[in-house]
Amino acid sequence: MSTAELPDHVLVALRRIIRATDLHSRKLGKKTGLTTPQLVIIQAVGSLKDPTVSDIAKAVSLSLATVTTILNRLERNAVVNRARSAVDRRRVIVTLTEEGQTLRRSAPKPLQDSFVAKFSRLETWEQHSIVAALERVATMMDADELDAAPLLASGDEVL
Amino acid sequence: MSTAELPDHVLVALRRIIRATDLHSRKLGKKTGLTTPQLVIIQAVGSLKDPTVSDIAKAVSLSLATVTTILNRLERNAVVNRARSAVDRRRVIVTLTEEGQTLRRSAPKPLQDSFVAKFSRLETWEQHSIVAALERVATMMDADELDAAPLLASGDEVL
DNA sequence: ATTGAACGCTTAGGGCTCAAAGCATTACCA
DNA sequence: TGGTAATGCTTTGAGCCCTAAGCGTTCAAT
Repeated sequence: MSTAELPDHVLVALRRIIRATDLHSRKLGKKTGLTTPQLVIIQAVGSLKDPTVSDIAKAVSLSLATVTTILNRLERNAVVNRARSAVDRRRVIVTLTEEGQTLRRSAPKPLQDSFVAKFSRLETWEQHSIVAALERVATMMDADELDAAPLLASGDEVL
Repeated sequence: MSTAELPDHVLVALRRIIRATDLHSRKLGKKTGLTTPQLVIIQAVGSLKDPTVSDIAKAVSLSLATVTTILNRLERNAVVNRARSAVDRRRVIVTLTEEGQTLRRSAPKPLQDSFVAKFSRLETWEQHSIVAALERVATMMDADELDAAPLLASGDEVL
């Protein structure tokens, strides 16, 4: 395989991965009532201290708007509560309800069990190598976003 | 980093990758009028011979329903044509219009230029190693779908 | 030749995701 | 103090993506 076509393989592999995670998320949603993004947000709310909506968005790599809509669903289902902060009424503090905490403990992992099983059966160095590869790809891809980051002082070196 | 938490890193890296590709797709859509999925479908239609909607779906790892909705948009914008097959009127053959063929030649790559640039600067063995890692992850993840595949004859060996 | 199953595609419905616009609230500065 | 800017969140509008249900067509078995 020539190096010129390697990026195409990257694209195809990513599409398979994205699709697989999406299908798994839907299966989870049907079985447990919680999709992957809902799950990761619940975990984030549980592990952060008095998180605001922005804190959650940063923690899970989603936009504020997306987190808002997911929180709407979770609030409707009595999994989380929202309360405006007393010290700064622009902020909205999110907390888990009783039910949410129970859910958090019993919730399934967001990744496919079968994936985790297969992954854990690999040699340690292989596991690290895969994670490293993914992180390299992620870094090579989301570096762009920094270009659009709010005002770099003139003269700043991006690289 | 302990091996137990490696899957979490996988999850985080994937989220970053998925988000980066999504943001890039939106940027493309705004700049050129074509999003990433539209682009890959155009390429698929161009490279396949008289493809049906199913052929395209398989080629790009999307469901039939998704391809249908994207084709609706492309047809509305006069990029592709649909025509029922004469030999089997259930099938719908998709072709590129004149405009679609022009578009196909001039279209940007679906992956971020900056990613391709950085990627191509890596050593060849590193590129292959990254592709291999992505493909391993993809295989470990979408193997599940085969479990749900329509009726394996009893006695069939899945592996 | 008839009819029921299988196939191929589209539609309906719903979740995820974002950018942009809108609404409060807070911060800053003149 | 008053007004403008910035901040934090929500709403709106749109594309992507899926499953399930629906429609027409073809196949197969009687």
